[in-house]
Amino acid sequence: MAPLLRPLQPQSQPPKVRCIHPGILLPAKIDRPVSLLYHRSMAVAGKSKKDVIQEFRSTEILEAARHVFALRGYHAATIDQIATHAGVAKGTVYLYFDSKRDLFLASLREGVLALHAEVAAQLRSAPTPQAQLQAFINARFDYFARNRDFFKIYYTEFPQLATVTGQPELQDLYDQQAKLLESVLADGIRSGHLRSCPVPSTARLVYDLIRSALAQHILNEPADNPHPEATVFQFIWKGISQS
Amino acid sequence: MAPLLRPLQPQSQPPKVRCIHPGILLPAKIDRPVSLLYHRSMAVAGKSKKDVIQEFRSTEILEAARHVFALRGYHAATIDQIATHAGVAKGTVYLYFDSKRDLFLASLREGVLALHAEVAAQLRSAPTPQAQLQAFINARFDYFARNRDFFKIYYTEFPQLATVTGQPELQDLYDQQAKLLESVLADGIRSGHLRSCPVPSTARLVYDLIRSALAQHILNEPADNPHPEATVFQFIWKGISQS
Amino acid sequence: MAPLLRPLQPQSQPPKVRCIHPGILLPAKIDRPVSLLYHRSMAVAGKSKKDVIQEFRSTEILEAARHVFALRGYHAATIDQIATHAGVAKGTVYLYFDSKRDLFLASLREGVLALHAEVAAQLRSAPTPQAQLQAFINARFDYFARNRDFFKIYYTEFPQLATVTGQPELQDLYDQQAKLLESVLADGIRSGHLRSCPVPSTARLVYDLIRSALAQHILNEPADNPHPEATVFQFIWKGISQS
Amino acid sequence: MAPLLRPLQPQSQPPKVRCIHPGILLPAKIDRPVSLLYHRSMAVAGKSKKDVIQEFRSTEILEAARHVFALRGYHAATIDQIATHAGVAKGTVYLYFDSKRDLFLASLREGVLALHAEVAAQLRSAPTPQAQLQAFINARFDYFARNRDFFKIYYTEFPQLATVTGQPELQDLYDQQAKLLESVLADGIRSGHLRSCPVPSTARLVYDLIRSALAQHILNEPADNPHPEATVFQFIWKGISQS
DNA sequence: CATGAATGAGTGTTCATTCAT
DNA sequence: GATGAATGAACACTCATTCAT
Repeated sequence: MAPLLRPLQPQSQPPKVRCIHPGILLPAKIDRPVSLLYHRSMAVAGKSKKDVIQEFRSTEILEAARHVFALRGYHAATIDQIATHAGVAKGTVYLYFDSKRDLFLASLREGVLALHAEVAAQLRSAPTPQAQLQAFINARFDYFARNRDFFKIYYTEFPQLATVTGQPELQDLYDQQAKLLESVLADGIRSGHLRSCPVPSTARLVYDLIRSALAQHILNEPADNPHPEATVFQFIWKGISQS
Repeated sequence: MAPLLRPLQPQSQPPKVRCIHPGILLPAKIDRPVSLLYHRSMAVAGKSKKDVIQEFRSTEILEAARHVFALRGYHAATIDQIATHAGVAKGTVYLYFDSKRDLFLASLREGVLALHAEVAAQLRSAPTPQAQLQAFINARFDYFARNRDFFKIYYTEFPQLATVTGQPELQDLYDQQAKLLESVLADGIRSGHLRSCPVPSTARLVYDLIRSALAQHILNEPADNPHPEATVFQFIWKGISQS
Repeated sequence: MAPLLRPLQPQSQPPKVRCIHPGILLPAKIDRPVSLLYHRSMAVAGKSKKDVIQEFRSTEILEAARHVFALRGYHAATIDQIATHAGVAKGTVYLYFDSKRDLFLASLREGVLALHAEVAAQLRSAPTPQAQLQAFINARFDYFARNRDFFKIYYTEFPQLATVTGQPELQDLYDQQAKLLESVLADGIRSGHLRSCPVPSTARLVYDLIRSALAQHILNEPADNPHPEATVFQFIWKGISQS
Repeated sequence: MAPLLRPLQPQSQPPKVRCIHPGILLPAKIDRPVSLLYHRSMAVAGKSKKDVIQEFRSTEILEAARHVFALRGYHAATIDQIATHAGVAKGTVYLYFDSKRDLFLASLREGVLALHAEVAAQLRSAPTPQAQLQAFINARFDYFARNRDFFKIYYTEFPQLATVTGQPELQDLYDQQAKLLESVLADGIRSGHLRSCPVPSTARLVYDLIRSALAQHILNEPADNPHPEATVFQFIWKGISQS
């Protein structure tokens, strides 16, 4: 189980001068799964007032970006709209992010990391593969219900950018999430709860299935299915469980 | 079963002079399932040399568009690139398509229709729900293996445009395909081969699952899984079959 | 009086190969004022069937041009619209006119020449300066009432092109018409009916005044003045007559 | 008399951020006729440095626009030429004006308003209808002698745009000016100085007559008439005065 | 001669990014 | 640091003109 709980490694970014928001990346080699927010407050403890303001601005802009990107799509969104939404001037955005692309990636990254942290925390307290799969599904449904804007860009813009532009970082972000599932699957197969299968591709399949169910649930209001979590769990469980 | 076999029908477009390619096809009361290609060859029989040239140009441009859109993404692709790739001048593109968006939609549409036709044809010769599901999966894997560019835009641009821009036509294009599966599920449940389930959302789930498996297969070269069709079929079949 | 009756001299065009419509230019040195149409039929007498067809096409296109130019303005009008309106293909227009500009000028020219001919004919039968002024005004009101499209381009496009583009030919076309009035004024002053005044500028003034009155009459439907010809005559006559 | 003296009022535009120049002015109940320029200097008193710079840029661009529009005509003029002439980049033009059309209208509008203000001021100090007519003529000759570029677009582009394009604002701009004359005529007829006549159409006639005289004077250098103001005044006065 | 498909130069407009204040 | 005016590269789209058939 342990591997699950390892937080995502921060990409070893060459320390770019103007990147002031390293807080969104989780420190490596920490055994206790800690939420992103926890980390942050820790960090804040050692920060000057200036740093606090900076982080505040950065978060504000990130949120505005998420909202506007979700609303208009990456290309149609303009820096001006985001700045206005964040209550800052256009130039200010560039004090915190190198480019529009960078801002977009940061907003994706932050969302994915927070999601990852929550999911990992839930997984940790689940004793069996069945409970883990349920936890995985429920945590994601929970998180995205609270972060619909994020889901929209995660769902609609991610594949576009990840595939078309050779952005390995983006692919990593994606893969990291499937890795959590791979652990569940591998552990379950080892323990005999799950039937043998090609782990990576099955994990990806399960992952995408959950993603699709989320899309139906989050993006289309009129759901014919009041408990999509249960349905999707059933579906997956039939597909992977022993017996 | 019958409904499955109905091919998509071309919308009865008011015959716009410059629009050579038929729009999205809607089901209609035609018993003999005919492929789009069949239809076309029929039509060609009555065409003058001029018409042939026009269709040729149009196809040329459509193919170039598909390629460039797949390569750069919708927004990054320029009409100039497409024109150059098609071996025509920029203005020529506008003789055949009203706008960049129109060109994009046309390339999606044509691809989806051809896919739909092939899938429907395969479904028709499958006697049982199991065989139908296999046919559905195999036909799609076959088609996209032969049309990788198309898969790329289908996979990466579709959600973006369908969700962000309120393009009902696009959503229709998407839905039409899930309808084929709904028929399979509904028939299977009725005949007792499949267990009862909420048909539309399950169909969508299965559809998306296949789509995701395709993405793994088509977009990522190094597959750990030599027979993704089989894996995905197994997975789904466990999820929906009786017992 | 005699000078009045001299028709406009054709501009000594270098005989451009593709200019098939020289008929719209009046021959010089003809004492009897002849209408443009009369001239044409004369000319036609010596023409082959081909020539007749050509002239017919040319006239058709010219009329279509006048209509479309009047409707959309010079710049917004397209050759395609004109061709369609004339019932020919776009390329055909270029068989008869060198360029869009050429077509525009030709349509202006033809209209002005016909107008000139009619006005000159009326002037000829007017015995006194007063009658001549009345004839001048009435002939113009008559002509433009029958040729509203022409008036529109004459009024709205002429100044633009005549002033902005250094098109001497256009200026000539304009000046020729004021010359008719100059003759009336000069004769009237010589005979003592009119008070002395700077002839060219007064002629131009009177000319423009009539043009303005026409604009009110032709372009604005709701006229508060049922007899603009009378009003404008009175106005001018007070301005130029003796005592 | 009073109505004459009312200056045009700025339309109470919803304060669009980027619109610095007031729109067409409509008459209102202000007794002291104040010139637009006077108004401006007042305003400047309360302006920050930034505002001054903005107004400067705006004026600069407006002047460049006037010049280029006068030189090439509306359609042939390009934003690039105007920007270059104003010493700014193309994009900058769009910071101050929404579109080419907007820029053109603004330059027309500003010129017309300044003209209107000057004319109204002159009219105010003229005691009799005769003096008013003289003031009207002289003020216009003065103004346009100082603003030749403006006259060119006023004269050559106005009719084209006002007639062809259904731009009511443009027609208003035109009409506002004739209204000044209508007041003069109406007052004169009431006081018995002028003979009875249909006021609106006569005003328009007189207005157009002056406009034509100006065109001769401003656009054609070689004038045979050293004092066109006097000539045109005489001409009009004979046409409208009693006896 | 007539056609109309093909061309490609030309332009209004947008918007990410910079930088002087 | 924060601002927002200025920039100019980029791009969709138009349309007069040509020319092969």
